[in-house]
Amino acid sequence: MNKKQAQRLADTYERSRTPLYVQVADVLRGRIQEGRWQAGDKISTLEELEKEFEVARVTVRQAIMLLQREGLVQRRQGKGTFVTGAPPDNRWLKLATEWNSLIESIKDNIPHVLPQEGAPPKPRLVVDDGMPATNYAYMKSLQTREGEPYAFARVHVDQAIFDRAPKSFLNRTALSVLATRQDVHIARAHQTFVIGAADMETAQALGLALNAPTAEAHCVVVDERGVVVYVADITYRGDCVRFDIDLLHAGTG
Amino acid sequence: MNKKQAQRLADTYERSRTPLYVQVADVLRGRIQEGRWQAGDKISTLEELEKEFEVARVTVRQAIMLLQREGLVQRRQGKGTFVTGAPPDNRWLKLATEWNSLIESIKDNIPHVLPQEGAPPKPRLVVDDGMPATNYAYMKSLQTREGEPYAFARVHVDQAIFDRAPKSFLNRTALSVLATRQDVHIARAHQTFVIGAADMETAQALGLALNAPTAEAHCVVVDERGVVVYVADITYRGDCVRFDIDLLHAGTG
DNA sequence: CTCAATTTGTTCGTATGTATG
DNA sequence: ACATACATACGAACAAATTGA
Repeated sequence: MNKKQAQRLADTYERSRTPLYVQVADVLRGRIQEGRWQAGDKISTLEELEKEFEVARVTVRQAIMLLQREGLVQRRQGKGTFVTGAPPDNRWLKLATEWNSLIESIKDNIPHVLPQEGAPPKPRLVVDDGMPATNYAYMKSLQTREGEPYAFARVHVDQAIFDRAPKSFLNRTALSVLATRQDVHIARAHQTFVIGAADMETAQALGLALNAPTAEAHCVVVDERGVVVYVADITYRGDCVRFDIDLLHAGTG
Repeated sequence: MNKKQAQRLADTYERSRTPLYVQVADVLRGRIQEGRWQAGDKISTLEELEKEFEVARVTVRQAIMLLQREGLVQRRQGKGTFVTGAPPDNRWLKLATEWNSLIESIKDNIPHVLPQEGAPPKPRLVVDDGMPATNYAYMKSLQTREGEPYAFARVHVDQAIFDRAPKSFLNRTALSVLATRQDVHIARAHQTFVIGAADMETAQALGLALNAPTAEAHCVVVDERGVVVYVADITYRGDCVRFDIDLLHAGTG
């Protein structure tokens, strides 16, 4: 049984190249997070952990020191290592799966517009999406909460529409501006999400590690003429988002 | 500008502890994946990459060697490094956001049941979910595609219901069995998704690196008595899933 | 109070991996 | 290819604090 587990850790090490002590810390942190070890509990001894993960004592200690610096555990010589608290669950951002709730959730958001250097990229479109507009206005912006950025948006808006209210589009989220304008009639709106990894620009913008997990939204809005009036790529921190889906009454959440 | 970027990479290095050459390789792989460098293209020279990432030449070479071993690039002395192919996009699994499409998508799936050692865990429930059943049958299983596992399910089914057709529940996905049984009347079904990281058991089951990004589904089904008859925690490989959401006609996709 | 068992803390030497110039 | 520095990981031994017999 232990042999198996040893091989596991070696395998996963080969697959990730993450230092062993970081991996061990991640596993232990997970056990605290899921409540298997509660505040006040004594966690396994160094010796047990050594055997479980088949790593050296020093490696286990490095892992536990990481957790200690995070304030999750406290170590006491001769007694053991004790859980002092659980990492907070930060999945506060419920991603919307329906138009009205989406607009509702972003209507008061204030985007922090970032400067765009160089030529703006073309919007990522597939033929299915609709007819591209002749020109697009391009904006990069951050969404923040309590000063902390959590989403990085790259938005294309039909230039003709943008020019009618440029200030609105810079002060509010572009989508909520579109939704409230009488001169735009939205016929289709489609969104996809995938799990991605932070590239350099995103990592810098959101204060994440390069390659940290993200949720990548790709949103396309088409008006009644069949013209794509809005294309957005929005990258969310992976550790703050969640989907809540009512399977039987979808569209109300 | 370069100074900024240098600091960026140092920052992200501090945040992740992933070796620099792996991070550089990740960025370059990303550029190939998103099509910025297409098959046949010559990528930046070592010198350009050195300057861009502010790392030593050897570090860049280590990164490119990784990509070469993956079959993404080919190096030719005196000429440069050329893209030979893009990593395939594997987001083939469209996660359902509505009951009928969910059942449709899993009705022909065959779960590979895994042995359960030790006492089965209690289902993770919050008071809101409903009244727990007196007993639950517990099953762990893998979903595979072309022999490769992509999802790891831990399922609780009301023991009373399970006992009426134990074989069905082991040969087919529990949810589709529930959906087709006349003696079960489903009143509510709720699902949440978060982005998680593979723990040891999951990494082993899905052949992932420890801590690799995953999509974690938590699904709760309640019958007309208000009893929770089904609770599932399903962990998907993060690199194969996607959500497709029609915002204006939610519930049809 | 002493002794032994348990548990974390510390140190050494060695080997390998990572990164620089 | 080389010299250098630092991080990671191992195994083993020993030290120090705690507990209970």
